[in-house]
Amino acid sequence: MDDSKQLNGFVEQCRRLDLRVTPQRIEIFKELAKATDHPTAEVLHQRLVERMPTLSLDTVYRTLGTFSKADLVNKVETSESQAHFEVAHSQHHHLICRNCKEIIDFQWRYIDQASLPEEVHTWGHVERKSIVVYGTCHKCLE
Amino acid sequence: MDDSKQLNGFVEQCRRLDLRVTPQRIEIFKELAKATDHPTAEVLHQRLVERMPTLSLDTVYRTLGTFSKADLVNKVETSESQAHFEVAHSQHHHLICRNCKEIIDFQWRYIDQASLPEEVHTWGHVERKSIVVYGTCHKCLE
DNA sequence: TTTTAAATAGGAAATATTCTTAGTAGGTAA
DNA sequence: TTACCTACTAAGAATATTTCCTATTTAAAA
Repeated sequence: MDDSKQLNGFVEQCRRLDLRVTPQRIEIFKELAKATDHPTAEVLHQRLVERMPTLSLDTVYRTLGTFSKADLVNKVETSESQAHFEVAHSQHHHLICRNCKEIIDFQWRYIDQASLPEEVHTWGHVERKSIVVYGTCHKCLE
Repeated sequence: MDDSKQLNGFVEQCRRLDLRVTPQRIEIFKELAKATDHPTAEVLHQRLVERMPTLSLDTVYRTLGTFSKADLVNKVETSESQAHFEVAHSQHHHLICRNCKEIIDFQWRYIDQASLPEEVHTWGHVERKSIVVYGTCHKCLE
C-alpha cells in the first residue's frame, strides 16, 4: 500500500544519506507520516512512548532535526525556535538562508495580487499571507 | 521626516487600540523600526538596555506580543515558539488559525509554478518556497 | 490634580531544547 | 556468521527561551 511505499522511500533515502535505520527512527517516521495534524516533538514523543516506553524525548528532537536536514521532514514555519520580529510595513516576504539563518526581505507583487484558491476561503477569514523561501545565500555558497 | 511620521502613526494606532504609550513602548518600537535585520526579543533588549538600563527582558517580550496582536509588528515565520513537524510530501502550503493555532495544509499550484522574482535568484540558491496564510478558521469565527 | 486600570522591573518559574556520558546496536567487511 | 567500528540511544543534567508573580509606578481619563 501507500504506507509501505512511503516507508521504503524513507529507508532508501536514509541509505543514500548514510543515516542508520534504527527502530526509533522508523517509528518516529511512521508516526509522523500517519499524523494528520502537525505535531510538536513533545506530542510525537507522547504518542510513541505508548509503544516504545523507553524512547527519550531527546531522541525525538535529535531525529526530527536529522530528518529535517535531510529533507525527509519539514519544520513548519519555524526556521528556528527563537521568534524574530519586524515592524509591519509594506507587504513583503522572506528569504531565509539555511546556513547562516539570515533573513532578507523581498517583494513579489505578482503573488500579492494573486487570489487565493477557493478552499482557503472555505477554511475561514484570511488576514495575511506570507511567503518564505528557503535556500542558501550566495555568501554561504562560496 | 519619515521616522517621525512612522512614530506618529504608531502613537495614533496605539490610541485607537487603547494601548498606553509608554516610554518603553516608544523605544522598543523605534529600535525595531530602525533595525534592518529581524532581531529576536533578546537582541532587541540588548540594544535597548544601553539606553534604558532598567528595561526588563520580560517587558520586551510582553510588548512585542502586544504589538504583534495589534499588527504593529510581525513575528517572522513563527506562529509560536514550539516547532511543528510534518513528513515532507508533495508541495503544499499552510493555513494557520490565529485563534486555535490549528495548521491545515492546502495546495496552490498556480504559485508552485510561478517563477520567483529576479532578486531572489541574485540572493542565492533556492530550495523550497512555502506560503503561510494567517487568519481565523470558520470554527473559530462563530 | 486625583484616580485607577494598565504597564513595568526584577526575580522566580515554567517550557522548550540541547548537551554529556556511558552504553548499545546498525551495517559493513572478513 | 562474526566481530568491529562508529553512529545512535537513554537518562538526566544543563541551557535557552518565554512567561508568570508581585509590589510599584505611571499614562491618561475625570
